[in-house]
Amino acid sequence: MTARRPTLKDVAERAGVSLKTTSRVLNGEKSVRPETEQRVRDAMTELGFRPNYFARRLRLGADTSSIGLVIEDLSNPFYSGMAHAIEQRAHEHSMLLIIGSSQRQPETERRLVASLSQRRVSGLIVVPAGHNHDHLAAEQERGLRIVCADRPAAGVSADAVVADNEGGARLAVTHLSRHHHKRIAYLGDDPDLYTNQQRLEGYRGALGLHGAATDGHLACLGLTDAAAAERATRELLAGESPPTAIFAGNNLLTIGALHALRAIHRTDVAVVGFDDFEAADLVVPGVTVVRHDPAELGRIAADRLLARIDGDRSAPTVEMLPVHLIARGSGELTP
Amino acid sequence: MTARRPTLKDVAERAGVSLKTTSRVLNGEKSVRPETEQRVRDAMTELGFRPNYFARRLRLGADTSSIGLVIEDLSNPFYSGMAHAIEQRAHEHSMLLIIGSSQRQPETERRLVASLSQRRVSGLIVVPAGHNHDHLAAEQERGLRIVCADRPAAGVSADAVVADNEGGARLAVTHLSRHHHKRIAYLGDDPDLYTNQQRLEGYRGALGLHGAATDGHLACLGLTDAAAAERATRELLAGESPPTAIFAGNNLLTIGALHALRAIHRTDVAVVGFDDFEAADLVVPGVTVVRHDPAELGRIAADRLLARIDGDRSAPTVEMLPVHLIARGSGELTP
DNA sequence: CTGAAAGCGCTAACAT
DNA sequence: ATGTTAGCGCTTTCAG
Repeated sequence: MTARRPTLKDVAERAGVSLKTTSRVLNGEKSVRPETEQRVRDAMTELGFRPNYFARRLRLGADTSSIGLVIEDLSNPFYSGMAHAIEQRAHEHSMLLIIGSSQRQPETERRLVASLSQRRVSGLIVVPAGHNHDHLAAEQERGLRIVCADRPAAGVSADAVVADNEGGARLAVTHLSRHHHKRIAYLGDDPDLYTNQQRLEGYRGALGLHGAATDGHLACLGLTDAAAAERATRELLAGESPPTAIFAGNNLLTIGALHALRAIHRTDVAVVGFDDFEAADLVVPGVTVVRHDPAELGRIAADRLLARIDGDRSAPTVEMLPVHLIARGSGELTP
Repeated sequence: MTARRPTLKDVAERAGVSLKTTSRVLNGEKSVRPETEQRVRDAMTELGFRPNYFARRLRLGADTSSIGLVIEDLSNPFYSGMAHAIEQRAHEHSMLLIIGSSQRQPETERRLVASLSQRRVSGLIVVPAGHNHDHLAAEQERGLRIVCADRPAAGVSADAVVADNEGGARLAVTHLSRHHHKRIAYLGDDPDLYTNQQRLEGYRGALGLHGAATDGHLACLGLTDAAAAERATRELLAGESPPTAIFAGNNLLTIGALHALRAIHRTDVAVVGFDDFEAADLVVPGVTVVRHDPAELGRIAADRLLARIDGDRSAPTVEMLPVHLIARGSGELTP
């Protein structure tokens, strides 16, 4: 019933030639008489032959011509946009993409990276989770090519592609200042993560620059999802000396803040969000954001990795991508 | 410089035991004296040994314990949501997920499926593109386990998980009728695709049921992106006997339609969209949608596939998931 | 142009 | 509890 998959040997026998000749046809080597080649090809199709990927790889000692990607969460549009761009680049190089979401769990990341390494991916793009990246360094030691995306991995000497987080945050706060806001709140995700550190610094730096209020309670940190941002926003606005403007540190937090404002019918609070999101221009007023292109980030990370795979041995670089402020209305409200 | 990766044999020599004993330790077989085992483990870590995945697979003749996923476009939140759910299920079963976007190109799909099959994925979840699915049937013949998601593949006897597209469309149109609309336009994607066929049928069926206008020009088909939907919407509203309500056939088209309405300052046109989308409730008025859960669809497809991989040989089934109408305002506007 | 033999790194039989 | 041998399916010398 379960007929064994045909092997090269089966094909050879059927075509009445040697194993090696069959292998030559399979690999498109020139030195085969057209007539013989045809016989072999016929035998292949008749048998429905598919080369055994593992045997070939074992023999070649090569890698999988696939690249691994470890992100935080594939369902977050930021990461899926990045993943899609990487996938497209990979396909252009006849490589497949294996994706894993770490859900920001260092242990999950570790497991994923180990699995990918074991499967001999040609290289790995990773958005490092957690603080300790020793396992990445160890994999690198063993020969795995690694490129960090969105944030660098502290203590690991690898290429990295990041956005100008600090500059973007400064841009946002400066924009709000120009619209006469003095009390600008910040909604921030886990402050231990590089991206958020940078954004927080940009926020604080710009506050000082523009003489805006620097009350500690205006900066709400450790908000890991939209619901947390929604709660924080409500509390900020219900508290004493509330902000007149909010700078939200990422796409999820922006949406959470907007939900809160909607719920308590506040249309007078200015909002600028980090990360653009779908339908941001359909909200009323349009949501002003600091935009950076996740696809661009993915493309550049992929290109770095592919260059490494192609043998580039130059020193690792950290590339910083520019961000832009897109004014749509919500950030131009005045106090 | 480039020291060869250590093999099991190297480990064996270093530990002063035989190859087989080392293999036993590697595979956690019981019959090894703890003391020996420790020596072997030490040797492994000292050498930084990693088992050769290909050699093992070749020997075992097993598959990759990874599953393949071919969708239309990973950057579309609908598909990335689905992909994320599948990924989570896969991880629970210690499997990795290899993702490819067909970009709705049959040829790209074909190539992706072939690559995945060649890599011996344990199974494949595919959103079939195009009309001819012979290659899927052929792969199935060769032993590849296939589950179709979002749409079935005509002519292929495989499990499929789909949403109740027709019912959802009826729901939308009925909802609009109840709010006294008689001229309800439809924005549809490629009508040759199963999903869109079903939605179009639901639309037409419901129009008849409620005695609404069935002018041919109210149904705009073949809109493949938001920009096309935007143009179509403008034309519809600028034309003679324009619609008072619009039913948009998917998330992208809904956004396109909303852009058009925003651009021409029409706040009186009712809109219901198929597929929910992020921030749909932040638009003013909130966007009424027919919602179905892409994550649920992914989960169920993954479960079907995992069951097949675990040996389930029962007849293929087509599972239809329910959809729900979420009223948020845009669909409750009256003419 | 074609073929025979060796071996990639591992595991399954079959010893011991 | 441990070792020896064979072989997974392919590519690569090296000979014809």
